[in-house]
Amino acid sequence: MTIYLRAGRKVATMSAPASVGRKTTPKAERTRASILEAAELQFAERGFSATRLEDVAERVGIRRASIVYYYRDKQELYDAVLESVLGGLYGRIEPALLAPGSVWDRIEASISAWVDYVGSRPTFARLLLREIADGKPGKALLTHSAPFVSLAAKVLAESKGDPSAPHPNVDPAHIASTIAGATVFFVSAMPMLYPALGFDPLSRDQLEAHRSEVLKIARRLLDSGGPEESGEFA
Amino acid sequence: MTIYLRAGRKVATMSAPASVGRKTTPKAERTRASILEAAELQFAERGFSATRLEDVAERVGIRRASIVYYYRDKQELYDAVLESVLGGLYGRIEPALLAPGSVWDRIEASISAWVDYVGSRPTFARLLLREIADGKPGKALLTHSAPFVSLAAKVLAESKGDPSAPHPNVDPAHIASTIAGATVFFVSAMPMLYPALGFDPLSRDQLEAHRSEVLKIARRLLDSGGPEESGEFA
DNA sequence: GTCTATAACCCGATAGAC
DNA sequence: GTCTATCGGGTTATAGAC
Repeated sequence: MTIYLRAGRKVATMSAPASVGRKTTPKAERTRASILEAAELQFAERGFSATRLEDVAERVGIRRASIVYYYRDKQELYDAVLESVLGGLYGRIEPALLAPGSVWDRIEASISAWVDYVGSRPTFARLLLREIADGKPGKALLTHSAPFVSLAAKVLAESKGDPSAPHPNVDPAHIASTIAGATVFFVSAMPMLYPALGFDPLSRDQLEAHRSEVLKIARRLLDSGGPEESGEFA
Repeated sequence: MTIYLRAGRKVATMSAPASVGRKTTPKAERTRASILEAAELQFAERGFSATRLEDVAERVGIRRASIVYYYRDKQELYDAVLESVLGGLYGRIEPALLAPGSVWDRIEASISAWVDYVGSRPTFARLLLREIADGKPGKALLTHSAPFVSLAAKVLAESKGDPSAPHPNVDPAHIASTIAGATVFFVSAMPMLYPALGFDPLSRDQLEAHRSEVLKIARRLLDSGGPEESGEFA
């Protein structure tokens, strides 16, 4: 009777939550938020298929079955987590990149915002790592990254006629990928390289050091033929 | 579904049981290698808990139960994959870094070897991404990375008294992490950013471009206080 | 809203035939 | 060496009481 369809899921990015149409009480909203938060931790730590809804429920302090009152199934919960995390990032990048000021300054500000965000939301790095790792043609990350690329396209087009704007001879996507990989690895891989627990990339000092490194790299990549360069590497 | 009726084939085999000595037949070694290869693909693509031994077996052309003849369980198979992949990397990095020549040249050669390796073994990037993502105190990646860190320590100690050697004011591990993240993201994330399938980071041109970028970055990071710098970012 | 109970069912592991 | 068959743990999703 029940048909078990494993591949037939539709893209759930904008799909209505399980509780749609219900009157939402403050308490319900709180529970929903708790579930989302617990799921974020769990998915980041173990990945999609290794996290058990049981653990998420336990963290919240409810029973597994209660989760489906808020989220239809595991996949929808995961999608909600992804949207929350990526949406949070966009909410920081967009204003930095669209603020008044020179293109150059805005790019630096958005890179700085990126570092801050990764540093302030420890789950993010791992979630992104996993999403990249199982990136496939039809995957959700692609949808979620669309706003970022169109944002980048916008700034790129705008700086076309601006002589003072960066004019990289490298693909901007390549630059973004490099920076993203560098800070995500910094945050996630470094603690592992130091078996002694003395290293915390999320500490203020370490994060500042990384921010400055990344900004240096970005400057070079963005303007590899610019006046500050000796040109010997070009 | 598959019917087992190939009994006539085994008349000529003089196969010795696995329990007798360490002597292994060529055929067994081939099967073992096939399993390892199939597992590498599958683990890279889906991660540990999402890959089914069934799929590995199917790719090899055998039945699930036959896998355990070679690998006790799923975890042992995964460990073998990790060792193979990380061992392969070490086999390329070590000679490059220990070759005759200046420290500087050897570092560049090993970075170049790194890029080549990631480019030539498409499973590697994803496997590493996943390992970093679920890095935990007791995880295997730590063990496997030990040779790399002691190798780095060796070169580092050696260059201590060499004035012509790099003298970064950044943690070398930070540099390594940055480079690793950058190329792994380049290989894995870029194809996703380009929904049109036109982008292949593993193509010769793209890989060369990336190598040159990474080398530039490494030069800056390795010698950020050096004579070539204006010092304004220090 | 949250719970208990249970159905449905993958999947890894084992036993043993050939 | 590779197979068939089966067992059993573990997890998702559902039904329905409170």
